[in-house]
Amino acid sequence: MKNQQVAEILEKMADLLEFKGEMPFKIAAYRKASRTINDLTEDIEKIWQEGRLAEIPGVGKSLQGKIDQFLAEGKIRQLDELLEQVPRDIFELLSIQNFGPKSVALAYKKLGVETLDDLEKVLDDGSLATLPGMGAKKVENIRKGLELRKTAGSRISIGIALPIVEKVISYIKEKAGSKIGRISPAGSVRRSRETVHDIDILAETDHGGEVIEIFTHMPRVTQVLGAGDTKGSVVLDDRFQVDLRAVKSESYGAAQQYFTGSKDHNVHLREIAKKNGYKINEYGIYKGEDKIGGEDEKDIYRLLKMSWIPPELRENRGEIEAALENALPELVTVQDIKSDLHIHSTFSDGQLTVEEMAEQVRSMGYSFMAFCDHSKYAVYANGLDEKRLLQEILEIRQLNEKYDDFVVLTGSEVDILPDGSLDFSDEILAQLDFVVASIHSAFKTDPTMRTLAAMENKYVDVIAHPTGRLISRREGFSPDMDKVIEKAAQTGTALEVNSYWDRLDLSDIHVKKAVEHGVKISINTDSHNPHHLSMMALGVGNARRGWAKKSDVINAMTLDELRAWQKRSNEK
DNA sequence: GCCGTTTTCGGCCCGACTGTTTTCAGTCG
Repeated sequence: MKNQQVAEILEKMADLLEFKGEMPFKIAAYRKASRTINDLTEDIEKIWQEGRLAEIPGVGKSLQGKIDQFLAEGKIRQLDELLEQVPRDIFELLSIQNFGPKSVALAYKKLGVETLDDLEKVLDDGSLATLPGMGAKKVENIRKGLELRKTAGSRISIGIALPIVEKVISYIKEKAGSKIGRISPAGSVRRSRETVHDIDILAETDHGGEVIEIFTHMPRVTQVLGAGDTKGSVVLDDRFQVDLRAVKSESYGAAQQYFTGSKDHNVHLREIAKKNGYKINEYGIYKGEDKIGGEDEKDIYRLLKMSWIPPELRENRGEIEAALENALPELVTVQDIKSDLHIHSTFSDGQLTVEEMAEQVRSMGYSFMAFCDHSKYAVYANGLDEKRLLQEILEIRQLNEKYDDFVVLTGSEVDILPDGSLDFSDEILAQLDFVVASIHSAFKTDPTMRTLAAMENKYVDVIAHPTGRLISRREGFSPDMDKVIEKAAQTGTALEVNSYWDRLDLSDIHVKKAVEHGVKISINTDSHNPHHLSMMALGVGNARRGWAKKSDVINAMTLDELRAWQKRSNEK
């Protein structure tokens, strides 16, 4: 899949054109096409080979030509030409807050600023401040932007962001008391994106200035980027940017809609509003001069004659069209989840014994679970050989006698070996209630073939963390997901959404593609200690972003339904 | 650069904030 590469290249071209001062709408066209291609569930190379590039919304004659060039020759001539006319570190420079394309161009032209080091120099020696339009404050803001980039450059994982959101909200609630009403996350946190750039929080209040004051004086604030009556912006621990917006009750819903985004979703929504004689902004929805809604977010969608759209879907990936036809999927919810089917114990590398961990899982309110400890090939994870696996089975059977409201399934996270075979024989696997299979080694040794081979086994219920990515650390082993999904559909194997914050594997796009092909999803926490169990919400958020319905998710099944679904049940 | 049940040309979402401005450009979300 070269979708991401094509998207990145178009985004880069947009940056370069912006630097060169091209028409804003032209630049927007590149960015829009970039995002559309990044979000496609179909392989762009396949679309290209079949001559269907023109079918991609936002891709016209000119962009078709460029994409064609990239896929045929591996590069775009115009991009190479553009790169010769700009500062060496153009993309890094443009990523600095308060240092936009006009300022970068000015610094480049007048002072020869090509790199981040160059920028630091002209900040320090005062030469940047001598340029036209560069006053002391502006220069200072650029310096702040540069510093922020050093410490807070990369995106924040959702699993890191959510606890911060909770802490900030409870702090403000405590200090502001009755001065605030509703308060909630907005932005990409509310949309449950796997990583976020900054953290947006919205508060309902008539005392904006005071609430912002409380916010900017929180503990752990290391920098105040801005503070007014409606907006405050701070950096926590030199790392996390958090924005708080304070709005009045009558606009809370409109502000929630507006600040939740995504930008593309909002743009499309406002286009539709405009066509129908409405106007939407962060204060409300208007018909002519009259404000006709905005206190509740649902007002806006209702007045535009569409269903309310869950935040996780708001990426302009077809959700608005679906909402207009009242055809949005009924997304899986945390309440639908009846089991966690990938849990570790001290038999392999978990921190609690089978009994202790089972108690913790039971306290989550589920009706059943499966222990899937590592198999012997995973030596580093204290993987079980056949003998110890049989011990674990025995221990779980004894444990089950204690419960009448909870069932513990025996299972394994069996390694898919470099040759595509499994780490346990069928005779062993047949004794287990549930099997997840996964790759933990030799990432470069044909991961696609190995995954496909594993799915052919009738005892393999789920492929765990199918791409092996770690969001903050590595890309994963990039199996051909088209083939994996096809085989999963054909064999009736489920694909996992691993809920651990650094995995979230499958990604949202892959989930969407899988459910489009009728593949079942298994949302598991892969918990190694009780703290991991609450990450189920992240996995469910990711599945929702992939348009997964309750009926797509095997963890929403009852135990009887799960047993009926398993491949081994269908063999006579 | 894209797009069209008003248009093949002339539109393209909307607003806030900041700073350096004498009426507005740049940046951001």
